[in-house]
Amino acid sequence: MAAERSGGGDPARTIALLWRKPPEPKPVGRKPKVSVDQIITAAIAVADREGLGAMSMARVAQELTVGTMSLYTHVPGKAELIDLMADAVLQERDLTSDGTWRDRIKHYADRTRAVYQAHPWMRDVSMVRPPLGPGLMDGQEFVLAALADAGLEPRHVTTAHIAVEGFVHGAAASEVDDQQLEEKTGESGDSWWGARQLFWDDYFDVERYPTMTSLWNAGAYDTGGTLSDTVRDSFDYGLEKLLDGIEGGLR
Amino acid sequence: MAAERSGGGDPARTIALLWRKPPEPKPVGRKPKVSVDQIITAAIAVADREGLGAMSMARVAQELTVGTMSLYTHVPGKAELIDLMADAVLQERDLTSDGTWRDRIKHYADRTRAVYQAHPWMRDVSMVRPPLGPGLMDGQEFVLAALADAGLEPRHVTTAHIAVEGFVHGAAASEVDDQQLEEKTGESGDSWWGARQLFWDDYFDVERYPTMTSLWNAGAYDTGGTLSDTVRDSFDYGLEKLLDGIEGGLR
DNA sequence: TATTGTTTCCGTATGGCCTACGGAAATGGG
DNA sequence: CCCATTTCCGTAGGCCATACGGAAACAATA
Repeated sequence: MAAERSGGGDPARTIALLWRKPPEPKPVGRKPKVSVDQIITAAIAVADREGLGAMSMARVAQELTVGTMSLYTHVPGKAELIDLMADAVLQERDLTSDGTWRDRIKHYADRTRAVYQAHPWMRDVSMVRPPLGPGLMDGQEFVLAALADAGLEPRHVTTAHIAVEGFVHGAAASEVDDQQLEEKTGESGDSWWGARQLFWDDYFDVERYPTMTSLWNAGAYDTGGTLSDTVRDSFDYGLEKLLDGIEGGLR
Repeated sequence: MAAERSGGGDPARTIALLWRKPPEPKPVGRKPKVSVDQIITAAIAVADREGLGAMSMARVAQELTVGTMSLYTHVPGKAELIDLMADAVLQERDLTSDGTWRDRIKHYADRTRAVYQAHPWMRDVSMVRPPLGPGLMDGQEFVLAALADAGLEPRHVTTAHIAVEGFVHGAAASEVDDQQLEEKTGESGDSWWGARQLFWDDYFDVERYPTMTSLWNAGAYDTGGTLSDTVRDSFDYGLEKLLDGIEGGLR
């Protein structure tokens, strides 16, 4: 299921961690073997390599050659750790403001897509109650600024913002799903579809699905490229059309 | 993480189950206590009430007052059961073909949204390697037919199809995330944001986020409605603009 | 009725997960 | 040296999927 995220924990503690508010100095007491940043880095490394499902507290502790329970001294729990991981990778986008508002939104989409590519486990992190850290906030500011520059009314800026964010994150997530499955199952998307050839042979009903049949006969599915290419092209097309629509609403 | 789905299992077995190919009659042997349909129904009931995370084989078996391992006689494993659940709820859409192509796409979006509302765990089911059952296939045919009627070239129909499907499923998933979290954590979205008021008080940097600040001052965030309303309006807007863009590309 | 072949039912066991609890170990100051 | 403080971490409880193999139910046959 979607990985649970900062649920019961104290919001103030989580937000302080997200913004790396330094804890008041501790002059006495045992020296820490690990830092919050080390934990986040190790957790991201594990999730990158083995998926979010494999990112257990025990596994991260092992990575740092530390006892499992030591992590809980630095991080409230697994849900909060995932928040920290997500905000950290969103910061990698490093957004630069050049060009028209459309260029900037496409830049945002590309950078966000790159984050998902590099960290496929982001697919499993819900962005509905997002980690309110710098990575997320900087991205929001960037998109809002672009939309405001486009000339939308303030009220429409916020509406369009949610639509664009939804499209971008959704597209990036879908695109990455395939790779994630590939890593987990060791089977590529193309091979997966190949193994289901028997569906088309034995179950596909030409009369029930006339449009699919005629599209097939018209060669609409002879793309030449891989599945991933097709999906990426489709999302580029979709974003373009969404921006066309937003732009058209201005006139 | 995203719930794993039909991975290693025999595709032929899964597809036969999806299309309810009746097993050859077994004249002899012990009578089954449960059927595949009963298992699917019980699993959906559990997931509806308690989330996909709580939908364990043991929990479903308990629901049916049957031993856990009995389920494995009828269903290859948990991944395949999730495929069967997903296709079953997609069949609930019951799509009717009236109106313009735009009306039909919006109808599709509404019905799909309703499925996610009724079965929030769908958020966690990846649609990249979808269950090739009647629920999914009927939906695809429906959208493809609408786009073909719009007058798109065959090659553009398939591209637009992926974009629209991505938007609709992505939007429905986002929209539902909130409710899912609400059930799981017992905290509403509005209350969640309220508990993070301290973020705006203590961490929000007006100079770093000028656009957000000015939008706030312009009253763009005084929506009046609940969070869910805002999100739904945004996705209606986004779909409308996406269709505008697709339509505009025809001229 | 007793036997046999077939099918379903399901108890057990393995190896994983998160994290509450509380004691052990380390550290700097008096 | 002692002690307050802080971090480290072993244990334990209660979840999960599913491989394995024997027990139980049933129809046909003898």
